[in-house]
Amino acid sequence: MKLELQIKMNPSLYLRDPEQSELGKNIIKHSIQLIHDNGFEAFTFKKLAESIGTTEAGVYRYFENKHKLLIYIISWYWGWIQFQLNYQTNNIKDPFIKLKRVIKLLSTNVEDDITTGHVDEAQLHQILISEGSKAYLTNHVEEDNKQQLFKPYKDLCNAVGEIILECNPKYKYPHSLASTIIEMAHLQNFFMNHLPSLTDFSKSKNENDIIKYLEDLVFNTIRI
Amino acid sequence: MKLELQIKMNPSLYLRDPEQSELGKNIIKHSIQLIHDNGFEAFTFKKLAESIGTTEAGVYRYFENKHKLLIYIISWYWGWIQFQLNYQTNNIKDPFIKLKRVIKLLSTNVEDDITTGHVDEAQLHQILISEGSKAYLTNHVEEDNKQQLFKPYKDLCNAVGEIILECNPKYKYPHSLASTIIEMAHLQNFFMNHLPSLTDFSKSKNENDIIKYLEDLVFNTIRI
DNA sequence: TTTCAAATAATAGTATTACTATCATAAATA
DNA sequence: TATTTATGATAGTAATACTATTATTTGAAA
Repeated sequence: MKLELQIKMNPSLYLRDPEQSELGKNIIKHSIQLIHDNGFEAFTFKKLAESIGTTEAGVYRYFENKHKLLIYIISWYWGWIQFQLNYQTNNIKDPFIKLKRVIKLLSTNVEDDITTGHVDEAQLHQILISEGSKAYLTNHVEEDNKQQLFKPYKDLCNAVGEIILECNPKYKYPHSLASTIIEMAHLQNFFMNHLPSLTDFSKSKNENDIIKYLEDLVFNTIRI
Repeated sequence: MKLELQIKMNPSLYLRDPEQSELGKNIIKHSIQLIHDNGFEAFTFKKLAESIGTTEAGVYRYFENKHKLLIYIISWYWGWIQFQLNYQTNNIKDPFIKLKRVIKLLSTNVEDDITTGHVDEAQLHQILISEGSKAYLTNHVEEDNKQQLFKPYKDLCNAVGEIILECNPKYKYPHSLASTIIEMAHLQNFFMNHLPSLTDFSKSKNENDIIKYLEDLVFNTIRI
């Protein structure tokens, strides 16, 4: 029996569920490829349609606009990370070890997960690093938020916050520290590769150094 | 005698120096206003020209495109912050107090500085919060970086890194911690106001809580 | 005071983007 | 077999991100 991981998405993100058709899956697959290769600004529905072999109108039947599609794939990524987090920290009792796992999970460039046919997680991780914050840095954040479009991100942040509180129940800023870990795991990676003098990893360019930095930051902060 | 603060800008950012003419100053002034009010995505040279009372072509004589203009005003902001930093930490010997000043300076919504006629620093601070990272989150970061367009940001990061090292000469990640402070001072503010459940300041919505969070984070991390 | 260069204004035009609309056809389903 | 449903093909629009041209104004040097 073949196991397939399905991540439930907020229907407000799409007009027609892309998981339910070949065309839909192709839209997701090629979007990830194109955004990864050329960045979100250069990404258009016309180029996407050409790359799939369909028409612009065909894509518009699935997604209202490219911003919704971006939030879709980003939400998918956070849902997948949440699943990995639950899976990897299952049966671990020590919250400090759990938190280490979280930091590693967020900082490591994952390999493509074969249980998710049309999604390349490695490319998605790169997209999150370069484009992730563009999902919410808009002047319509609040409306998007009201429609719960950022729920997977907030759920993850809450879950990480819970682990932080397990480490130190008296720590006063679990959510802020969680969002700091999540954002910095990505941003320090971006800086390391593109603006290295903003980091201390310019020589190694090694993810493990980011992990060490974040562990040092987090565990010194929450130690009792 | 009237003192006017002039910040020297990288000439690669503009085609004609906006400081040298009334039209140029108006371009800066109205850009800040418009980007502040409607966000960078909605900002166009046509709207800008209309708001000034000139033509689109007039704006294009000063700036190659709106992205360069964004980097211009952001660089201006970092230059101004650097000046404030030097000014405010001048004569302070204790590096811990210096670092506190830095955190406060970065986290506080400044008031308009009257020594800079056509620039509204309060609006600029808001722009940095919502649009700051869009300056470098592009697929042409590296070319932009080669042209030194991010120098003011990197200089500031270095200066903060120096203060961190004064506090603890053995701390291993001064640049990464500096960029974390700078970015988080802005991002936690954005989250606090737009996605509050990602922070622990949703009730107060008070900048001072961000300052406390960052101080706690930083001083626990660098203490010997 | 004239003259000459530089800055600006006015206008037009192009390719691309971000959509919306319509109609025909193919595939799935009742 | 009839009929819904998804897709394909094509067209069209308003806005964006520019470039180009020419005329007019301004201000500084000769």
